[in-house]
Amino acid sequence: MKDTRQPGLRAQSVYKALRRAIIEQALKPGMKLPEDSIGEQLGVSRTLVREAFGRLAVEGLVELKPNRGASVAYPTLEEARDVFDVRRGLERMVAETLAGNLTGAQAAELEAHVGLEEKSHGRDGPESIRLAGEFHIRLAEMTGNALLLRYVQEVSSRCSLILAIYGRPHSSECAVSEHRQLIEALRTGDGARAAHLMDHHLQAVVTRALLTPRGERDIREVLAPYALSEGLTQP
Amino acid sequence: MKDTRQPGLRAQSVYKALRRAIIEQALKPGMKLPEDSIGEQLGVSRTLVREAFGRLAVEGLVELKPNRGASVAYPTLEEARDVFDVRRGLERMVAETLAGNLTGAQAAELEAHVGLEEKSHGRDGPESIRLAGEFHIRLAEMTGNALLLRYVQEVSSRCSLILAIYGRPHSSECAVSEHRQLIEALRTGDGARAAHLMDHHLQAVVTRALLTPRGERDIREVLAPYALSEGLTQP
DNA sequence: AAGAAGCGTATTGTATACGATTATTGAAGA
DNA sequence: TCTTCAATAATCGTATACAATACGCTTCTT
Repeated sequence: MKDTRQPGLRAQSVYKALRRAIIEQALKPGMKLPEDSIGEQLGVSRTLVREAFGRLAVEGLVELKPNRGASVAYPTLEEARDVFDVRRGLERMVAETLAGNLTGAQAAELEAHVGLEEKSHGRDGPESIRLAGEFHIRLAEMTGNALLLRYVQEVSSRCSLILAIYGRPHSSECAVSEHRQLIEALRTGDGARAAHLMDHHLQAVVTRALLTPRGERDIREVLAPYALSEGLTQP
Repeated sequence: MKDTRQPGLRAQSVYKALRRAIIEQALKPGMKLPEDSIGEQLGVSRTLVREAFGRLAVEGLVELKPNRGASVAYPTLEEARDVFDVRRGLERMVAETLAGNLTGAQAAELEAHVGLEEKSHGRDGPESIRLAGEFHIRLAEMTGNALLLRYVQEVSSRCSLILAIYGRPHSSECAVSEHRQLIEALRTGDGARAAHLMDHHLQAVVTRALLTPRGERDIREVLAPYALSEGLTQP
């Protein structure tokens, strides 16, 4: 599985740094990203920052507006729906590909992973969320299909962004039991069941985490209560 | 459907030009792409060419090797298989999404398109191939899912590359009758049948066009007959 | 003659420079 | 006090410059 793109090692580093920062929400959705300050912070010139922005924009993590620079993407609810729909389809492919083709070692590794998830359940630090996401990435890796892996990684990142905006604060995202069932179906080779489980698992994630759209992009929504409490009228 | 990425209009143009050139095989797989000469040819500086390369690399149309520049991607057979597998999965999603949701106008447009394909059948100029590809793109557009559209476009481009390398010279790619059947299934709302048809349709494309892997990347394969005809033995 | 070493050229990686566009601030006028 | 507009500051888009690396050719060695 060759990594075909390596536009210069430094540029790659900048890309990775920004990507992580966005996914971990150090850079919050909508936040402005000036080329100068970021380059200065990372010790590189605007050129490399720009290159990284290009890639991140393709992947939907940053938005590039002409002459107005870059900002962390702020997906609309419609885009969010699109992303989740595609994700379900992609991961169904993963499940179908893997069903009946898991080696013993792979099954064991997945079991172990779910064990970790279980252990970190409750304390909802970034740890728990990261583990739940990694489970899906590991599955995609096991298909041996590099392109499928890339797409799954991409939609996963975007899902992180989306949950940062619209997700409930303490949603546990992935139910451990659902992961366990899935592994079992993959092991027994029941492709249809595995696909079905995956589909419903992801559907459930959306329902659990996304059902409350606390999207407060509109300034008016945010300020309305303040206006009222101050006795100000609104047009 | 907002086009979220517009890294400068000129850069966009360079990207599009290169992309088209690659897909239409004016730039052949494996061909070296020096930043200088390309920039000169298109009347821009290396900066913009580089930006375009970045995007094309993400999409798998060019390969970027550190310190050795860019070249038109030359997918391996393994990568080709990956791309086709993912494409089948993606387009199955398209079929399932569209089944039973086609408006009359949309169905009519698809019919019209197939009419064009039929008309251009036989004379296998780039016209015929382009039309067959466009049919799938139009379908993806009709889902209204921007991300799904992007992915379908991406795998479609890469399929063009792959067929340029491994495809038969005059394969008619997409059978018109299969497109017709698919439209019918979409119209009647039979999602399972539509998905099935799409799957087999794409499988058939691979079989028809790709079955003869005339991939002569391996020097030994190329030279074997020469060795024999000259009475030379091979280890 | 085949291979290794060295040198010159071409090409890439990254930074910087400069004009163009957009945001911001402050002052003048209604 | 609120709006309008102009000047300034900040930021972007693109080209260019310079250092670093890789490629090809000559030359030397065995």
